[in-house]
Amino acid sequence: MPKSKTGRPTIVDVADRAGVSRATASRALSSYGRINPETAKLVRAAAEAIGYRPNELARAMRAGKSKTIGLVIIADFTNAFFDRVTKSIVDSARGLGYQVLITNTDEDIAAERSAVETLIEKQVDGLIVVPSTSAVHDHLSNESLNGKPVVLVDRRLNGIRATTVITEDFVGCELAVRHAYSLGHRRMAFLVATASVKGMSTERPAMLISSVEDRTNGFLQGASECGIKPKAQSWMFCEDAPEISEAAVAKLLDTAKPPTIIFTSNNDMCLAVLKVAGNRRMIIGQDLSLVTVDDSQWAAAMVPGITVVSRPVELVGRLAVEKLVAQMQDSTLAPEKISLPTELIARQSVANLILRPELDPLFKD
Amino acid sequence: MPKSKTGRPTIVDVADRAGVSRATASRALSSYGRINPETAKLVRAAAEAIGYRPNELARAMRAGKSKTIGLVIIADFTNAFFDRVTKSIVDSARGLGYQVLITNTDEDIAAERSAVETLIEKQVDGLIVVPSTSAVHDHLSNESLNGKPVVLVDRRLNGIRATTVITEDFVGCELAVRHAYSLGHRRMAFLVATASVKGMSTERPAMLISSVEDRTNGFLQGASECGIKPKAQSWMFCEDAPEISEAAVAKLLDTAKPPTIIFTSNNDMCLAVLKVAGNRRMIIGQDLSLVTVDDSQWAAAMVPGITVVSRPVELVGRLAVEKLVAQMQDSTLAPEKISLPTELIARQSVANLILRPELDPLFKD
DNA sequence: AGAATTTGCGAGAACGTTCTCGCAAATCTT
DNA sequence: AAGATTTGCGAGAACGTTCTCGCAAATTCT
Repeated sequence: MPKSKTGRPTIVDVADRAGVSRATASRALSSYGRINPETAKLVRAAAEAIGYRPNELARAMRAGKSKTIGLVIIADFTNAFFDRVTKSIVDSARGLGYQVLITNTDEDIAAERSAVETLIEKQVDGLIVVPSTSAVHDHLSNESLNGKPVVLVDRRLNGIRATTVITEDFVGCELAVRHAYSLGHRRMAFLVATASVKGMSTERPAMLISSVEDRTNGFLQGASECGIKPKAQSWMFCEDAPEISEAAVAKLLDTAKPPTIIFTSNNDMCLAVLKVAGNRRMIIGQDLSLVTVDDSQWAAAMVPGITVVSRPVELVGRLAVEKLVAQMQDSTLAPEKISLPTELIARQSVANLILRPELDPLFKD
Repeated sequence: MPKSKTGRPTIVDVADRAGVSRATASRALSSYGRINPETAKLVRAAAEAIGYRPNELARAMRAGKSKTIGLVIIADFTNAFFDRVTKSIVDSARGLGYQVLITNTDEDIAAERSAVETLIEKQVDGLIVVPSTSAVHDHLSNESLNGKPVVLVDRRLNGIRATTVITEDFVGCELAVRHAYSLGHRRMAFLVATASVKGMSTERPAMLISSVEDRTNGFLQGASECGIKPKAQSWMFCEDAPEISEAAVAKLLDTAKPPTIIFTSNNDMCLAVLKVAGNRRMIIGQDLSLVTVDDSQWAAAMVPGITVVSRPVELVGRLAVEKLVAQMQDSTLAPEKISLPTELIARQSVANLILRPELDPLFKD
């Protein structure tokens, strides 16, 4: 039995066994064109008999479509985003008949460049990208991608015509602050992770990833609406690294008028607060309150449960795939900017200072 | 300027522009065979000028190798395994010049079958599989894979000649029990997640995934070594679903002689314990002790920190890729069974009943 | 200087598909 | 019954590479 180079039987083997030509075999198996139902049956039997499986690479070559989506993502596994959105993307893609080629950038723009390059060389039909910086995006231009559609996820990029799926982090964070205010919190600290800062800084950097920017602005807006004066707000922007973020938390706590609550921009920062508070025997939800962005199993299961701004991560992934596939099928489709609602999930990590004002370390009666 | 079907310039375009033949252009760009250095320079310039990028699909076709690895995994994102091992695999593969096609099975054997099928059709050069069940594996036989190597990860499969990378869960769990014993724990409960059981059962099911089996046996061995009598052990095997596992925890706690400690087989079960304990206002590390398998950021940052059996997940991923690539390059290589050491990380979730015997609910003085 | 070797390059095949085209046989017209 | 149409199928090209082979020109040998 003649086999192909790769060891697998090819359509020629099927054709030979069925006593027909390559063309007829192909017609029978892919059911197109004119073919005698009898012959078709014969061919299918032959294919079955020798265990024929089509070579999708050859198909892709011929068709000019690989039925593959490239995913360029930040495999930052503490972030509770990567894993959920990846799963969602992989599953949704599969449902639409696409496979996913995944690459990781670790927030590095050079890695992102080369990842996009590689995926294009592998002839993916489209890309889903979580861009690592908003500063640079020439590698996502129409030509670099030679017309292949791209969907941006989690982060906006200015000056690029691409469908974007993000979440209403601004609203969520604004709401979070108002929630805390309604429970009596007046001195608030904000801990924001960003790659634009080396170490830590109390100054807001000029450039922030759009999602981080939205969160920052949301916090600010909420604070301003509640009439929290700037001097009652303490801000810290820092690198996303354990030692640094823990030091930043310490800085926030070690002041004459320490905050009653810390809002963190992501789960890494939240864990830093948890750790430092734990070391100092401070009880979350009592001695110190805490709100973060992104829900997770552990945030819900912990005691106290962490109050979070929850984002519809699975939906983000699904929509990204659906929009991408739609554009692959119709390249005239206009790009969309989609922003999905967030939700504040109140748990027990925010103390009620109205009912228990004595929890404020500055409380005197 | 003539462009290919896909819109990108092809090597023919490069050749035309450099005024040479396809063959020469190819030689110049891939640097093989005999070629005049001057011509090579010329060709490279031409390629640069028109922005030529090779079509890896065509290359793969020709070479019979796609430089792609297929990953079949359970995207169970609460398990702290999927995300870390995936990242490790993607990064390691990239380092060796391979891309990763990822598919998710959700522990479903039919999905696994079809995933393997699809990946083979996409002509991956090899597979990394986290098998969803140990009962079936004909889809991983040499013929189904038509000679493509496969590396099994996290779970053994009997009767299959494939390199396997697992961890010493047995030893880790045995150690965990001894650790608890040394801190005075005598009544122990074990909560094991398994798909072999509908709902929950105190009986050990006949068939367990190998890693779960190892953990179960490790717990048993530890208990037996410490002389913990069967009646002082309570066991619960249950489905990996929140409602069920939480009910299972409740069952374990609601007895005349409740355990002082619960050992859980994975993070989902751990979270269930956390949740139920929290609802009952039981404090982990005091009213109830807890040990689980698999470390995570949150287990470390929580108060109290959760004592865990830590597995070298990144190493698992890296070795899986390295072994797979080695076999792809030399198909005569014998399969290896690799078992990597685990480590017990003691934190504060296990109470010291020797120092504080009064923490045992059955303590009387 | 003539023979032997080396060098550089192009023609063409191959990888495994799909699809266009044409042709013969079968079927349908009137 | 003779033309018109339909049906079923095979030959061959194409997708974009790489690689074998042969051939002419350039170089080295004696």
